[in-house]
Amino acid sequence: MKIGQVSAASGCQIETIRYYERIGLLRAPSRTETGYRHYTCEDVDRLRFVTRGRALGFSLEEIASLLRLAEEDGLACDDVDRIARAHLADVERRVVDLQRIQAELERTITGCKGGERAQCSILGALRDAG
Amino acid sequence: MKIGQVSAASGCQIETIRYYERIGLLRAPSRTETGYRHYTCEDVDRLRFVTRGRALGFSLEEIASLLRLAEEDGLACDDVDRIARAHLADVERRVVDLQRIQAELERTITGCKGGERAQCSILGALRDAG
DNA sequence: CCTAAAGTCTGTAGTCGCTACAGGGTCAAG
DNA sequence: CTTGACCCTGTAGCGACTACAGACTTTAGG
Repeated sequence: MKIGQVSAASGCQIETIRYYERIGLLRAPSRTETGYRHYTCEDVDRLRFVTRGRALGFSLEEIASLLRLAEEDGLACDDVDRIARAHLADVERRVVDLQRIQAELERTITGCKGGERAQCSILGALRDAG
Repeated sequence: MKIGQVSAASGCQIETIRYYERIGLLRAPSRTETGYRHYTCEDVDRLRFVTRGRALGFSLEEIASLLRLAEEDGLACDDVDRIARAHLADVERRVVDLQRIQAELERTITGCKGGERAQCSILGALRDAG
């Protein structure tokens, strides 16, 4: 499989695949005589593992850990669990933060009745510490 | 006021203040004879406007627009409202995305009973497209 | 008055996760 | 045999900082 086909099969852009290889997240595939990358099904699986992890918001570093754990034999999944829980806690924090921002924006926008700048509550909210 | 005091007063790091100046978000302050930056209260207000905007998740570009609008005279605040609403829509999208991720992580973690890797539902969820 | 520490300066490079080139080589179809 | 699609490497850019190095200035204490 050439990189373009892998890209189509995974939904991951060609440059991104090469980037993952460059940073050592994906191992370098074999090459054709003329230097084209040649991928196996396992390579594609690994890439899909990565893209799926990204969709769940894991960092590439976390994914690298998970990949290593996934490819070791017969080890306890406590480490996997720990990574996932830490990540979940992080996601929860971000949700709360964003919701706070959301509420504050809604409140501020509602206060804005249009018209002159002097009455604009959005600019007011930004000017006054809150 | 020197930059360190501005930093303390605003909670914004010194390097960040200089960065904002470098990218043209904050105008360059006057200098002492020996080249130290010298800030006025208005400069500090502007910086607080920026940090407050950042806390609400506005991009620096959005904040630059808001700053311009805030400092023009007697203009309608429709533009301000438009920027804030667009930003709110963006925040809402991100909340939904993160909540989806959160739910999926919770589901996946709950499925993990510890023990051997072969039964680990987290790795399974990452391996299988979902 | 001298010294040491703390503060400030510029400029550059690093972070993360890509993305977008430039400038070349290779392959498949007509 | 040419055209166009594909692939290669290497580098630079994004946003929003952060972290130095290496030099200078100010301030406080002895």
